[in-house]
Amino acid sequence: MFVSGFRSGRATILHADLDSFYASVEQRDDPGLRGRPVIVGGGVVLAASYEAKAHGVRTAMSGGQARRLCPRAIVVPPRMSAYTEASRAVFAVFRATTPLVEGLSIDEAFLDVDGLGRPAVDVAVRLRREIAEEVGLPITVGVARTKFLAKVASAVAKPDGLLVVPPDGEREFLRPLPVRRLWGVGRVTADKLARFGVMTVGDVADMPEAALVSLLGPGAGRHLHALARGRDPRPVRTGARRRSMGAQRALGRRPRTPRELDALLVALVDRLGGRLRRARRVCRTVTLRLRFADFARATRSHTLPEATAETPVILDAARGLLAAAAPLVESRGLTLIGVSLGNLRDDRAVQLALPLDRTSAAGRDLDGAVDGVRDRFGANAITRAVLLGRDQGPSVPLLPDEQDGLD
DNA sequence: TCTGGGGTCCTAGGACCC
DNA sequence: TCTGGGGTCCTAGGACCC
Repeated sequence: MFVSGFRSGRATILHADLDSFYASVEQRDDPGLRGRPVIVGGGVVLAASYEAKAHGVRTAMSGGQARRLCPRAIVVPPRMSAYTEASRAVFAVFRATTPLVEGLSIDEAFLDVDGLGRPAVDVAVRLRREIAEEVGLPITVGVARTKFLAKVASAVAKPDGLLVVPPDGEREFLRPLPVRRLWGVGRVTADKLARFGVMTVGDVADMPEAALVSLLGPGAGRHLHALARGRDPRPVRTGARRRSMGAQRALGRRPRTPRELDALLVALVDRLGGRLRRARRVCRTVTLRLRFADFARATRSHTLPEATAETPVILDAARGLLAAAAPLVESRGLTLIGVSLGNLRDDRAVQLALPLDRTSAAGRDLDGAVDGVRDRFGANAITRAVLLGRDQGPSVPLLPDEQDGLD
């Protein structure tokens, strides 16, 4: 984990955010879609081009509603591999700009450009031009002193824009914004605040911290109080690792037999096991996610004694959780089933070869070695012990660090 | 508004340990 | 003996984000 150490007090953080990412990739790859309303996705809208957004189409909207709002829209199925590839190309441009890149999702990142010896605005202008020329996609960049301000700036500047918030203009920029712009304020929190007449970021900034804490809890209260006053000390950090990995399937209203559910579970776990192994990671916690006809959700989780990436072990755990939740499933009408793997760690196979003296108490030597490994790598470090005979040379493979910061 | 798929972080209670 | 304080881990739920 590397973080930018020096906070200059100048506007040197960039938030770069690709515009309507999936839809832009489709328009880039099919000239016939350019200038026309494009919707990516079928059942729900995964992305909408700005031509479609002009008609009120929004991400996560149901497909039917989107078509009513914009009957002329061209609906295309998602091509995830094309988006992944475009994302890689964009992140390559980010990393060529500065080593301090923190990816937030497939289509946005923070860049700390302090210490590059050039004004941040110049860096941002060039970054937008390079991504347009080299990848062929529009991107919006916000530039500010903190991550939060940079992110808000890019949101305000969309689409295909660039906005700098100078340190002495932060207050003026921030105060009139609706509370929903604050990072961490969604519908629930916004409603709660609205009941107290708190509508804008300025309103939040004027509240005593204690009042926010009593309303929202210590975590959210202190966080929002700081953001509303322009305080956000979080540095841009690279090398962050994924902490969980999941897969899910919406089921619709039709009831499913236990056999069908088991087959779905097998498919989900199989997919996840493959992803886990490709990322060279192991998991310890298996979580079953359920959603019911009334849209209520439930989770059931189980933590394994040892981390694993083996599909059968994960499947066993998932099946056990589903069996335990059977009464819930039968009575409430299941509409979604998902599996999420947590407690992820690197699958670094470290083999220690311990020469045993035939005349010594081999058992005691082994115990000592085992304790040594546990001390160094943690109580659950040992997942396999292999006894080798004479003349079988030891190998010490150490898996290299992954390149992809998001996986 | 009748709703997909992928994530993150926080809270809170209970078990368990020193 | 009925009793303090602190820490970690596990489970479940919830809010939020793209």
